[in-house]
Amino acid sequence: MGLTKIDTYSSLTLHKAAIFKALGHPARITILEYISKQTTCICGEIVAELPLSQASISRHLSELKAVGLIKGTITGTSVCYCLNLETLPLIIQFINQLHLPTPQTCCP
Amino acid sequence: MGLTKIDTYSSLTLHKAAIFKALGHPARITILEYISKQTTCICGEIVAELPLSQASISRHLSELKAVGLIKGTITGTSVCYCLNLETLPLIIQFINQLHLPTPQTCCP
DNA sequence: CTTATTAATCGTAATATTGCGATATAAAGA
DNA sequence: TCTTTATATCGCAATATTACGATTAATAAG
Repeated sequence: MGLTKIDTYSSLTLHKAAIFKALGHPARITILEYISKQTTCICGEIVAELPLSQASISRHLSELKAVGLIKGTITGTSVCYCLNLETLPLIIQFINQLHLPTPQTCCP
Repeated sequence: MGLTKIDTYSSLTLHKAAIFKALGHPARITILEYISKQTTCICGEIVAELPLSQASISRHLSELKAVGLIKGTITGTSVCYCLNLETLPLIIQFINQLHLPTPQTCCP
């Protein structure tokens, strides 16, 4: 995150920012959409789907998992990932909470 | 964005990622919520509100403007910012488009 | 015209992210 | 047990982000 004055923000603000930051990379957007497209859960097929190394995919998956956007379940030697339903509503809530301007209240 | 293989993603995916990335910083979350809280539009009062320098605030504002999350209007020597209604729906759309798993379709 | 005022931009140092090869870990199968 | 398979983690190099002081640009006020 570069030189961020992290201690000056509320933990809620930091949490929201962390979720959005996790979504702020094309590989992670692609991974998330790929996971959601499958009716059954996914494991390392993502490595075959994206032009990234296994190490990089694993890193992206753990970032998505760290902020609670996906869940992973170990099944034998492979890991099954699926969307985590608990975190997505926070994003909707953030958007809905914003007080949208009308042409009258907005800038001249 | 580090070493990103930017040319391997669709422009739509890159666009979504850019919007989320702009939201992926606590200062920009704070700025966005502050702007939305005012009934009238805001200028450099944000500098007084956040513990960041004028240069840093200006940079954050231009990032939010670059992805279309806010609009700025020059009024004399100051600049009035307000939310841009056109970009927020893209975020809602991204979330809604995700096919959410049920306990049956998800991991064991 | 000169001086404030406001915001954007430049240059730079500190830090974070990204991606990969190599390696480690852990379960499954021979 | 030894090997295969699948995933995570480490270490590194390349690049991006963040923040700030200093400077610039542009309008307003005197």
